[in-house]
Amino acid sequence: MRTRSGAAALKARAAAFAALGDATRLAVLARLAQGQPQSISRLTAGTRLTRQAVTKHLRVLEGAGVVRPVRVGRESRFALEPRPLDELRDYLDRVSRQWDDALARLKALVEE
Amino acid sequence: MRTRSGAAALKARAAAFAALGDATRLAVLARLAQGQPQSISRLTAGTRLTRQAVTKHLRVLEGAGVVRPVRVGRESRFALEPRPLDELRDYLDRVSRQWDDALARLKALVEE
DNA sequence: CCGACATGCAACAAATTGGTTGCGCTTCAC
DNA sequence: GTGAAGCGCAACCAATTTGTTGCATGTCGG
Repeated sequence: MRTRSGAAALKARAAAFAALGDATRLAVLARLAQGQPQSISRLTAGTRLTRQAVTKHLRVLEGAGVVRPVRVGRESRFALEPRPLDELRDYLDRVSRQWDDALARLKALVEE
Repeated sequence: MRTRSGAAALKARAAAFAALGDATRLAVLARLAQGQPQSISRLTAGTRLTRQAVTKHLRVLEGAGVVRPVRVGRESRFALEPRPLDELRDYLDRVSRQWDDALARLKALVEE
């Protein structure tokens, strides 16, 4: 199987997209993309939310595999995991490309 | 402004991702990527949902600008709108690239 | 004009989401 | 070893999402 385009893969992708479908989580992601893993408290500073709220968001991101926790003493730092993002990017690319190809075929039909 | 990286842009992007964050909507999108705009009834056939449910999903996709309705007689056909998808793809690409660059800088620091 | 098909609109129910507060456990620094 | 910092867990709440059903409206074919 190339990437297993079954219903399971669909649900996984949907979950990944859903994880990105929240402004707070996108903001967290942007901070983590800076390179250094950051603790929950650190990530909470700068938002108007509670630490618990941020924690929940991080769990969602972790569930989608977009982020990975590393325990360091009493704090758990989260690091970005770019693989799933790349997969989503490729998926969007495939959809876009499929659309373009379909249009091109239609055009060819009309012009022939 | 390049792409206006403000809080408004963040919310818009989050909304777009959220629109893709559902298996049913991804399935609909896949069918629309085939090229031909399709009516609601047509899109409903093949799912186990009601026409109303599918309609709601289409409204969500339309709200994100990912899909556009065209009225044809008594039916309204929906066509894929690839622009927002491309925007999301580019965004994911930027995040991934930022991450890679950050890691490269860290590596350079260590090796120097 | 009539019947069937395709939608739209509204009300409702159940599940999920995003957020809070309170409390208890570990870990660090002094 | 004590106090503060950092987390995790659980209960609870309001809002949103996802889906349903019922009914009204517009449109096509004969």
